[in-house]
Amino acid sequence: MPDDQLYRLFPFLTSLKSEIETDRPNRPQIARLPKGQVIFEAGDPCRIIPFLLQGEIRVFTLGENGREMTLYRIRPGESCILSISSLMSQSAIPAIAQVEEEISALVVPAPQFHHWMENYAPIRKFAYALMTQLLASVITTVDEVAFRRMDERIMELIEERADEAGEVFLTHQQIAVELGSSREVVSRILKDFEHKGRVSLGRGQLKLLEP
Amino acid sequence: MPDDQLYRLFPFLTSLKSEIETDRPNRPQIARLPKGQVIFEAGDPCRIIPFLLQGEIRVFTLGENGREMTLYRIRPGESCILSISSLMSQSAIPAIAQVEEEISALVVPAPQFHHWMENYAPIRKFAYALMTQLLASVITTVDEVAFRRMDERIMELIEERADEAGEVFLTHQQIAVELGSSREVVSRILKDFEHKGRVSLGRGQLKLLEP
DNA sequence: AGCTCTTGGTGACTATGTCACCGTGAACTT
DNA sequence: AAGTTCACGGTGACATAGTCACCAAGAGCT
Repeated sequence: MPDDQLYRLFPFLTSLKSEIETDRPNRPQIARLPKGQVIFEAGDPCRIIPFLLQGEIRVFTLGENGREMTLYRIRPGESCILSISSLMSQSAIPAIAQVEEEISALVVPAPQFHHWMENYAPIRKFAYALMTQLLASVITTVDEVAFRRMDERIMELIEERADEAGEVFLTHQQIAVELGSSREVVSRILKDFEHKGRVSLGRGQLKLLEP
Repeated sequence: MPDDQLYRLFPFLTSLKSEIETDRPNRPQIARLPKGQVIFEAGDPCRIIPFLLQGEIRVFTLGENGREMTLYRIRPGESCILSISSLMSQSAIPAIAQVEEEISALVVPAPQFHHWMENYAPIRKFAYALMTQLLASVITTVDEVAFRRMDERIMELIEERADEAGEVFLTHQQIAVELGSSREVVSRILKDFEHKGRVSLGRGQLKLLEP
């Protein structure tokens, strides 16, 4: 069990070492959660707070029409701050958090976490910082959706996700869901990029070409 | 100076009464800020935290093209939580907070507020709750912008803002800015509502008709 | 009156989303 | 190997939304 990694990714937990490694029932445990596992859902009470060591959680909203849109991703060194929020106050957060790539995480029961928040300044600082970062990121998302052109947003996404060779392994559907658009629109815009010689397309993948 | 009102709107400040009413330099003051005053801007360091007694602050984003969109409003009993966030962490919040209707507020200098956050659990609770509420509201906004039809959103807005007689005193431009759209679109949709007999239009105002 | 500014109306065009339907390739079955 | 199924992508037709250019009416001012 990679305990050293835990304290490397979350230095502020060092001061909680004795609490974490105690032998009480309900103590925090390092656990694996499989792809597809829902961490948090719209009206949820939410009973656990995961601190990620490996893998990835995707946080997204679902429109009535079934379309969805990624709001945020949680990566190693971060925590599911939405869960934290939902249990610190009454407001239900209208989003879903789901494991996208199998995670290993320190799973802290909600009451335990509450106790930490009351008594340890470093963990409060961590939570605030993460929440602020999330807020900034969601506001940026509003901006993107409300004001930016789809072709720019798609190009930006594929540039971010490209490997060293310029290859991106995403289906058109996955891109659409990432940006809150629909598959047809993504297909058309990518086709246009291809005509302009900016990318080459393949099934389930595409490649950026130098301009 | 309406001190009683302060503690009525912000009960958790009662435990800070001696701090607030001390006579040190830089003590929190109740002040008026005029319409148009910017409380917080994109890259701002942000030196004050206002706790609103009267009036209204509007928080919005600005797109490159000059369009803007309201994210959130701050009303009596609330505080400019974005300011709080921006000074608790590095992430710059990409938004602007501006007084829309002259406010009177307890204006707390940032270092003072920091001190309170460190030492008083009730104020922490208040800040968390407000931040969560803001987060929920911004996520809802993403949802609206990404997935809902403009005509529905306009109708919803005017229903919210209508007085007892069903009258709404907003220009098309103001509605557009509220929803992150453009004036022409709002004009056309309102015209359509008028043709369908759902509203009657006037300069700078409109009225909901019963269906 | 004449001037200016705000507000709203409108046509033409572009961008984006929706619906329906099809073809292809990959994976699986038998 | 042949047949079946399904995910993936392409496309035309249409609906909705945003942009651009320009105009007209009213409100306030001198």
